[in-house]
Amino acid sequence: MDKETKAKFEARAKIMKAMAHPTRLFILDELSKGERCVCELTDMVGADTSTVSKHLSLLKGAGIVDTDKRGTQVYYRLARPCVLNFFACMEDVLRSNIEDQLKMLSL
Amino acid sequence: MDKETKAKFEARAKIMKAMAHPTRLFILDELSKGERCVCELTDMVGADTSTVSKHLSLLKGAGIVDTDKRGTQVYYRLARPCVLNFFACMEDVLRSNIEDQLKMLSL
DNA sequence: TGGTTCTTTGGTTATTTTACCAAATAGGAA
DNA sequence: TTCCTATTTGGTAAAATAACCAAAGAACCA
Repeated sequence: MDKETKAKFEARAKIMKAMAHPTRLFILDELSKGERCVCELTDMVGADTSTVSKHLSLLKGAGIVDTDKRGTQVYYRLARPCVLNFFACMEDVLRSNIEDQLKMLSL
Repeated sequence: MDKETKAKFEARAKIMKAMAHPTRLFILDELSKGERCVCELTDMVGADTSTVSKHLSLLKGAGIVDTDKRGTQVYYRLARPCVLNFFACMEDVLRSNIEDQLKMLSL
């Protein structure tokens, strides 16, 4: 894998990594319904505010979400809604994994 | 986030994590062209065989790829081609990140 | 059987990620 | 200004990842 190719896939991996965490997937799912402020997301996630804030800045750093500061609150929203397409595929993978497990059992 | 919701997003995160590595994205891209044995992928990636083998077993554990053993070689192929859809979205995110950077410069 | 190649597994170390706490910053409101 | 709430940042410890080497397994061939 040459340098250029490596850089190309590293850039893509950064985006995938930004999504590859249960809390961050939950946040993206929530943002698919509309913008949310950090405090709302913090309540829903049930973790420390600083933890949620760091998850959000990771998503922002990857270019997946955008922010809008209104007063003292910061609202986050999806910048690239295409990431929601990932969910359908994840369901597909999970479904087929379960099917495989069922096949194993009936052997 | 209740227990059930957490489990749901953890299962999805496992799939995303399995993809969230430059080498594994490269492998998926290569497998999109057809099946490949471990040795072929090892040559292309340029890492230790054991390293590549571990990347592959992670992908397999997530249900993203399948294997076919023929003689002494193990061929890997995509089990769920829908993961290829992710690439288009990653390009989209990267493109828009670059646009944002350009905007910054002309301010 | 012994030797060779392909692949996986175990072990170790270095790096990265994550969570929380504490403290800093920012914007309003009193 | 001072207080209060919302958010981010810095620091630290624990856990997860990743790379390589060495060794074990598997399948083939001589």
